[in-house]
Amino acid sequence: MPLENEALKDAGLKVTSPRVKILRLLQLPENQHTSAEDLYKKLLEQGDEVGVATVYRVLNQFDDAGIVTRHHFEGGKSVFELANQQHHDHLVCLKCGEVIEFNDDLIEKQQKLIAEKYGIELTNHSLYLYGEPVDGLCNHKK
Amino acid sequence: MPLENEALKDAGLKVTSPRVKILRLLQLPENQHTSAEDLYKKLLEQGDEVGVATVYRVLNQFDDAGIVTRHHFEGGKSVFELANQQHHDHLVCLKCGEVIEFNDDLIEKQQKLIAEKYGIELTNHSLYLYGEPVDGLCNHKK
DNA sequence: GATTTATTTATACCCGTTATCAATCAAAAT
DNA sequence: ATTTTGATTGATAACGGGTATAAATAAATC
Ligand SMILES: [Zn+2]
Ligand SMILES: [Zn+2]
Ligand SMILES: [Zn+2]
Ligand SMILES: [Zn+2]
Repeated sequence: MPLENEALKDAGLKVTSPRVKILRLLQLPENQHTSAEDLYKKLLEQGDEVGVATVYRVLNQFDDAGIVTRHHFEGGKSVFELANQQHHDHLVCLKCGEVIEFNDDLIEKQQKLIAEKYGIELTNHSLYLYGEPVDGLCNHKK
Repeated sequence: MPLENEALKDAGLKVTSPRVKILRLLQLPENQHTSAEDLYKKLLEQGDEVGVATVYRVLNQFDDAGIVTRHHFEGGKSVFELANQQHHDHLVCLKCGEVIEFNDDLIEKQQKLIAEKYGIELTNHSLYLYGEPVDGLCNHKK
């Protein structure tokens, strides 16, 4: 049995065609940080007829089930990525749009300390860094 | 001449009644982190007839001029605060909605280091911490 | 196989925000 | 001070991301 089906069942979701297809798309590296609308378009491109409402609904279910993480980059629309990976935050290049993932233990620890200081137990956080390449060349891309 | 007028002129904006009124509202401590809609309601409450489109437009102009900072807390709508204050980030209590401001030099420094590492010069960043009071009581409120 | 329940889909709708454009205003020019 | 002129306003229509509805379909249970 494919691993997608396992993930869905573990989350208490029935194995349906739209869910499997969306989950498969999310697993492609090129679809890290993808919006609902983009996923919808990709489904159409590859010939899969899924209603747009279903894409939004399924992504919400995935979010509730902890299968994906929702992000709010600047620009209004939500973007999603699979949650089964090490926690990381995001550095966005304003010139080319590339999203660089990073993880900094010091920052993470410091966040907990700050919350503690105010008697708050952290449930989640979002940290987005925005900037432009120092040489204007986006040479941070490989 | 009132200080609001100076701030507007310095920003290259004509001194008009809606702009002055919105700027005055933003200066009240109770209106830190307020949405366009909330500001619109407060204007109506105090008897000032300003169109809702004007509120959104003026806030965008203030943002462009660096008079206010725009934030995207969870919930979809933008919230604004005056920009003429020390940089800080935000800790939001998910129980009562209170917004606590904090500033952590270590985190700020670490962010610059991370960006540098990837050849990016930081233009801005957003850090939001979300959590619930450890004792369930929101006793972090005074 | 019949019944029940969950899921999908098209579509209408919602909400925050923006675009339009005629009317009005602020301030520069006279 | 009056005129001029470009900026600003505000009612309203429109927009985009996202959700609610409800009829149709599919999956699970009996
Ligand atoms: Zn983090
Ligand atoms: Zn990521
Ligand atoms: Zn900061
Ligand atoms: Zn603040």
